[in-house]
Amino acid sequence: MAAVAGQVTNKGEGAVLSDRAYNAIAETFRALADPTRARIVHLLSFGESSVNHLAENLTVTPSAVSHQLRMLRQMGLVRFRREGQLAFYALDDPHVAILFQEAREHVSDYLQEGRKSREWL
Amino acid sequence: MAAVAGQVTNKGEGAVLSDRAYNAIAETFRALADPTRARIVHLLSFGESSVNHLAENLTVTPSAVSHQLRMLRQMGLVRFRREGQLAFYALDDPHVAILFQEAREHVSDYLQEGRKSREWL
DNA sequence: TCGATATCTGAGCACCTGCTCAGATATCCA
DNA sequence: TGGATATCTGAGCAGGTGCTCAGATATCGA
Repeated sequence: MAAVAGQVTNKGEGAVLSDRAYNAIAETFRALADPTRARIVHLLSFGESSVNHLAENLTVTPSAVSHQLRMLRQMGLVRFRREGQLAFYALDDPHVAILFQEAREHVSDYLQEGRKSREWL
Repeated sequence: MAAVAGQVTNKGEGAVLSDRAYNAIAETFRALADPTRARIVHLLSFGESSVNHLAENLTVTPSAVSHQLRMLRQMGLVRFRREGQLAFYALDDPHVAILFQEAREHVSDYLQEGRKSREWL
């Protein structure tokens, strides 16, 4: 405890955001913080896709994909439309694809500094 | 199971990445997927800061901050230098600040669509 | 209507995460 | 050296996450 009890918090040192802002931002990152969801988002960046099509390409059960898609939907990253028996999902926000690409470049740069190999990019 | 057993995986449908690539990308997002770490990264985007200074501004114990900083360090998002008793941390990659800003804009756009208020931005 | 296919959903479980707590380590200064 | 301050670290715990499993729901075609 103790934790330097004085000095409550942010004064005028910049544009400190509210707790709700940081929570929402963290939640956005959390949506992409899982390999399966990252794969889903990357596939959807090429265009909309059905649940089974995603499951096939990801070698994951349709159930698991459906669970993850629900999460992405609740977080506002994807939208879906129904066409007969099929449910087509697509990215709902251009920022999502940008985020993915930016993270991909960060990883590329990071690995390029010689800490690991990068033959997979 | 079953999972549409046929059709192994990615054919030529685009630039599908390797498992290691998706894991690394997801790990990058995971680094920012926590409100405390998001706050830390945002504060560091204004310049380097000591552990206690971060702890004061975040109203979190120095111990918790130190744990999170170690994680961010291991993930290659921050670097640090020691000056006497103090350890100053700073962002180690321009992509990190860009990622944060992009997520902030996504959240802003998302909330602007009327699903929630956004008086905190 | 019936069977086949596609998707969704809740329960349960193994694993992971972030925090606190207690103590270790490191640096400065008297 | 000894005390004060700053930071680090491992153990442990409460809560969260992603998957599987079983079953429900929905749509199409015969």
